[in-house]
Formats: sequence, structure tokens, C-alpha cells
Amino acid sequence: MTKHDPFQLEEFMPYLLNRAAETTSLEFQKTYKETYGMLRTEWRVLFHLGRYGELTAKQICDKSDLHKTKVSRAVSALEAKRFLKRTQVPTDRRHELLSPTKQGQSAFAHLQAEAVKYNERLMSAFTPEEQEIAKRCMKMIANLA
Amino acid sequence: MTKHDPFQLEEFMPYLLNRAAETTSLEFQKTYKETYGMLRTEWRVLFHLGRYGELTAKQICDKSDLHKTKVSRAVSALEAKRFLKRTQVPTDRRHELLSPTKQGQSAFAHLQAEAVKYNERLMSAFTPEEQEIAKRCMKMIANLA
DNA sequence: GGGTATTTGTTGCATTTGTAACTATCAACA
DNA sequence: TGTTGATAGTTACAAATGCAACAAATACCC
Repeated sequence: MTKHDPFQLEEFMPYLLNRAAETTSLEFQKTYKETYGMLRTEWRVLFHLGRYGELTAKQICDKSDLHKTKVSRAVSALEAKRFLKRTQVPTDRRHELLSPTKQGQSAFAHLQAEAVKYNERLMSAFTPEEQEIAKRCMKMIANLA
Repeated sequence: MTKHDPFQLEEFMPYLLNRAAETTSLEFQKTYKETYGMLRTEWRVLFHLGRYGELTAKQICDKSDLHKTKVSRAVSALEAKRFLKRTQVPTDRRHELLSPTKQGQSAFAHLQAEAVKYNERLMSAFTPEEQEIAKRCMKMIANLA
């Protein structure tokens, strides 16, 4: 690092992304943690189930990019809390279909509404164009686009 | 969630931010993990020391938004690996000044150069305007601006 | 069919993290 | 001075995570 070319930590995207991700995650965590006692991974698994309906654990792994170990434990926890149920698949007994219970659907509906509100509040500081650009950058960086 | 208004997971910023942050962190992790055996927190602490010079643990906490226990452990690890040294402050024995050793400076110089390269590669997919907007959004969301 | 390789998911263990309690030092002020 | 409160940093313990080994079921191929 020279005086002419100081590398600013604030220009380093992994750093900025981590800071921003941590800030928003901690803020929104209150919503699902206080009301439903969920952990972040559980919330993300339930989110996928609510969003896509019936899924196998493998499909959740692929869609969410969560490790199968994390998903396995989150599914157990959500099942114990009666937010999802498992259904055997007769044609292939290796995997089971996971689907939200009534309680899981209700929690998802609530949390989704809160997520929309939180998101709107978070993004309201930016113009629609800026929002689009930011989202596109994130998706590209996360290999989602 | 209705058919008219499906809440896309891909529109939820905490989700996008976490995905993008995790992707970049894992990619860049290789650089400091393989070569220096550092953990992410250690890398971030060393980065602050390299960037700002002598700092107390408290100052690193404030600048990095890392919890003091994480910093404490990262400092111990970096000291054990001879990347930093502690200096007593006679006027206030509660804190010590942390500064990189020769080896720490060398590691920092190397990692910083790699960070610049990684960052340029990462951002090369976007126009300068898009890069500025994305960075500004991140800073704002992370309360850095 | 029978043996091997793949896929799906769980579990055990070591590492990492978060929270709270703790020590040590200094500040403030009667 | 001495008592109380604040600050810097460490440590202990519980919870969460990552990795590797594992078990069970299926696919593949001779």
C-alpha cells in the first residue's frame, strides 16, 4: 500500500457485502426469532417451502445453496416445532417430500409480509433504477443470474 | 402469497446480500486460508492493522464491527502465528497497541494485492456507474455512509 | 441377478461462534 | 482517600457450524 494507492477497505466488495448482509440479517432476525423461535437457517428453509410448496431436502439444498447438513438439521427443528411435515415417496424411499403444515403456512404468510415490509423500508432510500442495479449486481455476484 | 403477487426470494435483499457475501467470501478465502492458514476474522483483523497501522483491539472492534471476543481470539491467533505483536501502553495498561510484524506486513501486502485483483475481476462485469451505485447501496445498508 | 457406484440424508466430532460472566485498570467525585 | 462506575480485554460454557464418515436406497452395467 502506497500513499498514492491506499486500498480502501470500503472498496472491497466482499467486505461491503458481508457488512451489509450481516446488518440486514440481524435486523430481520428479530422478526422470526422472537415470534417463532426460528434460527436463520430454519427461516430460509421455511421460506423455500412457502415459496415453492413441496420440496425434497435435496431441492432445498440446490435452491438455497445451503449445505445438506444444515438443511437436515433445520428440517428436524422445523418438524419438531410443527412447521413442516414429511411425506414418504413410494417410488424412491431415499428422499421424502417436505411441506409446510397449517402452522408453517401461517408463519410463512406472516413472515413473508414482514419481509416485504422490511424490504420496502430498506430499499426506500434508493431510486427504482438504483434498486434494480443493486439487485442485478447481487444476483450476478451470487451466480443467480 | 397470491398468484398475482408472488414474493420472489430473489427480490429479498437480506437473502441476496447473504448469497453474494457468502459467494465472494468463500472464493477469496482460498487466498488467505491456503497460503497463511488464516480464518476470516483473522484476515479482517490483519486487514485493519495493515490498512490503519497501529490499533488497539477496541479500535478494531469499532472499525470492523466485529465483537470484542472475536477480535480477542483473532489477535491471539495472529500473535501465535507471528503476524502481529502487542505493545504495552504505559499510560493506560488496560489496552495494548497491536501492530503487524514484518511477516504480518508482508502477508498484508500480498493479500491486499490479491484483494485488489479479485475485486477488479469481480466488478469487471459492471459499468463504472453500476459499480458506484452498488457500493453506495452496500455502504448505506451497512450504515457505513 | 449380482456386484459396484451414486444419490439422499443423518450422525459424530472437532472447530467456530455468541452470550455472559469475569479480571484488571482507570475515571469520577464526594 | 476511597468508593462507585466505566472501560478493555479474556475466558467459560453452550449453541451452531463444517467436514467426514456413515447408512440406506437406487442406478448402472456386466
